[in-house]
Amino acid sequence: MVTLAEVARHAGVSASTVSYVLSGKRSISAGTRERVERSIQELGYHPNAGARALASSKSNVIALMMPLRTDMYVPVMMEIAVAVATTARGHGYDVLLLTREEGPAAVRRVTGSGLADAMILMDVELDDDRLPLLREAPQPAVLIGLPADTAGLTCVDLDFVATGALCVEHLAGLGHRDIAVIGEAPAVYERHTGFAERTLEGLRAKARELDVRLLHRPCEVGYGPTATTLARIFDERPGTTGFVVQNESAVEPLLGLLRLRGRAVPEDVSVVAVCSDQVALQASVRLTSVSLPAEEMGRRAVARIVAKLEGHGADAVELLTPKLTVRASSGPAPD
Amino acid sequence: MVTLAEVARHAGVSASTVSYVLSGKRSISAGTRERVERSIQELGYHPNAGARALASSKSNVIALMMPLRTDMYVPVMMEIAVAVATTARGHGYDVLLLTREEGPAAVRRVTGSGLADAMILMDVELDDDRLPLLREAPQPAVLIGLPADTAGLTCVDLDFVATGALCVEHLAGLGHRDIAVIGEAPAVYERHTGFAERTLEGLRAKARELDVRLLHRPCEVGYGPTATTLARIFDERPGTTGFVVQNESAVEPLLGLLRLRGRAVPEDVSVVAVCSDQVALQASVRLTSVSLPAEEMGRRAVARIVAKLEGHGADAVELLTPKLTVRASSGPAPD
DNA sequence: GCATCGTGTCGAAGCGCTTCGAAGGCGCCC
DNA sequence: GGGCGCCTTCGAAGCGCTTCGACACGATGC
Repeated sequence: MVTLAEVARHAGVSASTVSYVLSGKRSISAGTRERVERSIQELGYHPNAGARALASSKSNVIALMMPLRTDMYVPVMMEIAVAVATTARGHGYDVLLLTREEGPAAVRRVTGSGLADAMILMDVELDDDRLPLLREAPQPAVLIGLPADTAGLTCVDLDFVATGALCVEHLAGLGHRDIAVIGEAPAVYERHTGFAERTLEGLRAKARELDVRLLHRPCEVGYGPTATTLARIFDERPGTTGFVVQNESAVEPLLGLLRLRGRAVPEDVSVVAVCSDQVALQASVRLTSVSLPAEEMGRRAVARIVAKLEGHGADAVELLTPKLTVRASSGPAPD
Repeated sequence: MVTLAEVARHAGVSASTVSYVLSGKRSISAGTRERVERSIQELGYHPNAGARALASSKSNVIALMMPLRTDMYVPVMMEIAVAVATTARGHGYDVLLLTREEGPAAVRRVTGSGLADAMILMDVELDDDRLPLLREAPQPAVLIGLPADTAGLTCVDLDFVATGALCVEHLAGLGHRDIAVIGEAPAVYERHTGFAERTLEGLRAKARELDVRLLHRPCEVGYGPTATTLARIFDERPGTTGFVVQNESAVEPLLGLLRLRGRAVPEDVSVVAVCSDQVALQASVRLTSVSLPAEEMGRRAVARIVAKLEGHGADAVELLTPKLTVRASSGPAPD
């Protein structure tokens, strides 16, 4: 391995000069700079990450804590991760992958060891067990999601309350009076995942306001469970004409099942999904949907982290405004 | 931040003693060990990662280079990542997430800077541009996937040639003479992704051997493209009774489309998929499938890397034997 | 009783980099 | 022409840890 010292010797300057060329923290004459840069090229020098971290107490790494569950739609998580990794790289940071399952221990490890300069946490629960540690950690953190108590935290999330309201508003506006919600898996509610509960809250509040009947049913991932859930819904409320699908993986099964029951979309039944645009466009019916801006959330989270690391940027809760796009799966309620 | 020196002072021993308690590399009397451990607890000490890396030239980090594409089924990638992260943690390693898109530059960065002790690469192309760097890197690497030339490399992958053969064999054994393959997106073939081409090779070889007609059609992700592909297939080969689905995301659309055309599965048409067991079980028909052992591949890759890092374990290509599970989507060909 | 050995502990020397204070050389002003 | 200040560069002191050689001490062998 080539070291700074070797580059310095090769270029005929001192080690500190090479360091300053690299960091740009002091002015270096054009001539010297060029000489040093040429030496770096010729020797194929790469600064040693460990040494750098030790000397500067900065690792240039951002930790990303990600859920590795399969009861929530994976591609969205993936898309966020992609955006985080790509954006972080653009700012000169690498990304350390932590599993949500490791819980607070991982937070302690990272904050204690200086492995990373900052953390981004996903899959936030309302009363998340990682929050206490986070609040007193020396490193900044950003949550993608919204816990119950956001004091002293920075969060980025879609406004899921507004999202729920938007869905009901759209369907009610089309004349639907009986709306069913195909929700997330029961386990998602049991652990009080913020986005699931908030969406429900928004749905219910708006339904009450517009005097629409709302039936919410959790739904496991898979065709079979979707079929069961749908059967129960039509059993309890045969007059249901509007569906809100919160669980992306239920979208295609639902459409297939409706076809099987002879219910045309959108003539007999309207469907609104909360999902990524990709899913909405690739489904068998082009879906009216509120899009899940996964990529944007990842980007914003990194932007906030970087701002904090650079000294500007205070704690804040940033809720993205949901946008509903009307496509081919929703229309006026039948008489 | 608490340092080693402070722990040493607190416990009334020298710094090196604390270090040896931590690493276990020299014997320490029970009494001293306990005293030191208590001090560590009380002070809440965590070794500094950078300092450790610098002194030992080991970072205890494994880099994982992952594709962030959306033209391949994402959950599988995710499942591999999960397995890698979890297994690595079990061995005391953290995982650094690199994007496939960064290409050779990322490899150079990691190997040059000592950011990671080893690398695991996914989404391997037959003539992958990262390989030359890898072969001369000081750090060990493991590929999940199989390039054309494996000299000097360690690879873990499903035996996709055998996988393809197995699918054809199963269908041919049931009497199907006209088999269609719903393949990956065209881009996947264009960049010569190993697994796609090898599967095809296996399919074709076995079809030739068993004198079965095989039609292969690439297929973009989504319901629409699947419909188009299916239409083309029935157009060109109306007598098709067997389907091999290589592209997991085409599974549910295909089943729906067949239903729509009035082709019963498995009475009129048999379907064999290459996919994770989860997908096979959650589909609207329980699928006969060759399972994609994502989790096992991740685990094995880490096992090999750790073995290499510990000194044992030579270069090798490890191909997992595919297993076909018969479920409800395949049956005897109609007369 | 002396040499021998092993066990447990310490001190010191780095690992490769950043960063601070200082110094050399130059032009410029009064 | 001496002093001042600026620009550029250097040297040295760490950052917190690992690791090697050395040392002290008690146990063992003859």
